[in-house]
Amino acid sequence: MTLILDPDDPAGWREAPAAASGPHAASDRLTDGLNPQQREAVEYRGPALLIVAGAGSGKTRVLTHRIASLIDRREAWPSQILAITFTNKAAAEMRERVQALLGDSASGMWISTFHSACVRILRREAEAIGLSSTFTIYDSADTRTILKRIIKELDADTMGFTPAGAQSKISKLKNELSDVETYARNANTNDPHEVMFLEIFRQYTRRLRDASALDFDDLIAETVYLFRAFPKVAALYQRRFRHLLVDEYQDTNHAQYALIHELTRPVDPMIVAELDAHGVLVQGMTDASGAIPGASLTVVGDSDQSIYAFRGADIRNISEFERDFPGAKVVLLEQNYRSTQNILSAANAVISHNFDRKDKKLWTADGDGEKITGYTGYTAHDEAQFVADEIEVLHRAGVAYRDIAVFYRTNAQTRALEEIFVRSALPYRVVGGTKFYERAEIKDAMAYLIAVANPLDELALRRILNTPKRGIGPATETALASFGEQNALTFRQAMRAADGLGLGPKVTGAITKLANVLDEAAAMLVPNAEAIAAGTNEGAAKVSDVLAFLLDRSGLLETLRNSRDPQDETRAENVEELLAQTKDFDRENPGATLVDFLTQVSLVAAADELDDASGTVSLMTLHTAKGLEYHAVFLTGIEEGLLPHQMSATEPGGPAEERRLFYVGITRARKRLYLSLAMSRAQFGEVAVAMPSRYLQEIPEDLIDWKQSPGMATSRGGTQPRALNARRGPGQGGAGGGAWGTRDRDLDRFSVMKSAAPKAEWANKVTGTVRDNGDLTLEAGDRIRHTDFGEGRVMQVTGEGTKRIAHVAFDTAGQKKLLIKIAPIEKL
DNA sequence: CGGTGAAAGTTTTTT
DNA sequence: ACTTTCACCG
Repeated sequence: MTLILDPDDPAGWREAPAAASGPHAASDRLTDGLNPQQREAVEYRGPALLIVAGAGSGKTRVLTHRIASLIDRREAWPSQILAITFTNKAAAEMRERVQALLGDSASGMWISTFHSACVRILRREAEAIGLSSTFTIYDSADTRTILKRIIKELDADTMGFTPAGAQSKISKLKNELSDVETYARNANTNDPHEVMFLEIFRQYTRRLRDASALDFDDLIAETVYLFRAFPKVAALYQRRFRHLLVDEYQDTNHAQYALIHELTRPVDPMIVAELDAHGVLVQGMTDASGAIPGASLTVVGDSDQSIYAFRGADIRNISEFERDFPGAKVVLLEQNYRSTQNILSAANAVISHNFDRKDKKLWTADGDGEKITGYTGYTAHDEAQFVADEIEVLHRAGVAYRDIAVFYRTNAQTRALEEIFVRSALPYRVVGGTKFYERAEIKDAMAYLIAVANPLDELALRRILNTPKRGIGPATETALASFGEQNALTFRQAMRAADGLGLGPKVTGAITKLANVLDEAAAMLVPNAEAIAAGTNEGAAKVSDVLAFLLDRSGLLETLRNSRDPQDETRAENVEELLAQTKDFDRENPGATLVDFLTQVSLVAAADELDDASGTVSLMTLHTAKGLEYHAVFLTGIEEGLLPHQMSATEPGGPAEERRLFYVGITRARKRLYLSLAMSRAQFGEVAVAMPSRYLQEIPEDLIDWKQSPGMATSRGGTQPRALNARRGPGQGGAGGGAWGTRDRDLDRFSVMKSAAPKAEWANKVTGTVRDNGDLTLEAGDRIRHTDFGEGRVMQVTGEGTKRIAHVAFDTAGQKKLLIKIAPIEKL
């Protein structure tokens, strides 16, 4: 019998399993079915490993098998593993897969995003850096609100400062690990603009500190500062995590890179001795010199999928990995197990136009598959109708809605898609976009919870001060703030002392009442004495009980329910939904605290809300789509100005990054890929002419089957199919001067067409029209007329009440499903 | 202090 | 086109 010590297992000692299921049998099980490169990536052992994993090359499989093999062969305890993923959902999935491979709970592993891991470390070590362990995490909107106030107070807007501008500059600096003081040292004090920015940055930093709050960028940067300033604290984590694995390494920024370096640093013999003296187990972990060697580092990434430069991601982190970590092993995964060869060929062709990259070609052994389908609509609605129709065709052919996704470059593009999807009775879900937690009423309810959890958070307090309306206006708010300042009180303390402010009795009463409600809620959260001693949360009220109490006593829910604004009904429902979510949280996380709940909410990513079980089509941005895959993928709005986006044109490396975005989108598809665009697109209410994206020309002509090519769509009557990549004549074939010639020329062509074509020529375009049909009843056999599709016969009616759906065979437009309640139809 | 109407800005991607 | 913010009056 072998006993192996897990230094961080609370039980201390564990019995190692008998040899029968020991290392050898396990290693076979964990590498069976892997290709030689994948196997090498699982089995290599050394200080640094870079896995260059093309899209769909099985990198998640390699990562999970690598972790499982480390644990299974007794090379590491679960608690010695730190794996960083891009989303919480990916983390949960990875944990599940590792546990399935091990057939055992692998608790103690840290598998999380950079942000979650840092929050966990920071809450634990908060005191060291003078932060409350209940610190609030500010999102972009919170950050903007604060900057807006600062800019207004400093009159900085007259110098051209905007909250958004300052926000992005501060974020960039923090991602480069430059704090206010570092910035101040290098600032040019002769430049009034720079002096003003410094002042904004200073005040911003001070306000967050006063509120015991951190923004997203601080989470990473503060952890790095913590480790640098307190080597002994760092040593605890350096000693604990023996294996660090980082996914999506191409999208790490400088701060994250620095964090990885801190975590993989060896522990100096002197500090090892100190740890030993403090009873931290170091025995058997040191090398000959008495140091604990640095943790092994595995990074996985694909520079062709780097799409977060705007967030500070530095592609050099991956391209220069071998220089950063001399002696690093590099494994290349090029065989694709996801897509058909046609899809891969298109992806390869597009990405090969990015220069300055290592050549890498995805290939599959699974055959060409079907051609890519292309479509050019007249308008965004026309394009959306194409997408809806094709989804129905797929669905009738047996493809589940959940296996279909629609991608787009900007969130604004969802509008036309949603309008058509609703009308077509197509079940869909928008992933990300205006998130649930960003709704005003949810932020209000959350602010109550935050104010209870972190009494220092002035932003949350000010938010709820007059929500719901209780007669506390801006004047009173300012009075409270200055009263607090004069008497060295926090805003919350000032509220408690409102009696001495000499305000009107009504206002004073309202403030005192709110302060009491918050105090009472805070009291509910205190665990009982024994629990405090034991460090548990026993006796504290559940999150849902606290929220229910706050909603009731503040009157927030009641006000929404009694309002005569019809939208408030939905808002009340949303708040009730939040309450239901806290109940779920309490059930799923017994013993978890309010702060745990707030942390989880702060760090949910768009991709985290994906519900695999839902039978709906998923709509999302190309950024959100990273790391996902679907049977069928629709890439919409493949137009100049949208993809590549207008805003990227001036940024260095912009067009190349946009191309990678396109590449990411293409490679999400397993079997079917659809590319679509519109000839005109509404922006700011104005309709503008749109042009096919330059990236479309980069796909070999024979891979795309155009249902309606850009050439066909240019003239209404001219159905002359013109091949997309056809050369138009001599002198047009040069690099960059492809099928559409120069941009100006095309603009001319379109504008001529537009003025020459009267409105009637666009008659067949699909609009987003809806109408309220009341309780119009239809039955099979009825003939109807549709604004966009003309006349047709009802074949079948399904569904109930407002969700009744007519299945109609149109005389010319084909078969469609329509939501009877709102479709623009009339019975003939 | 709160409600109404005008005015302005909005749309690049996100933890 | 649509939402959010500002200015003024009751």
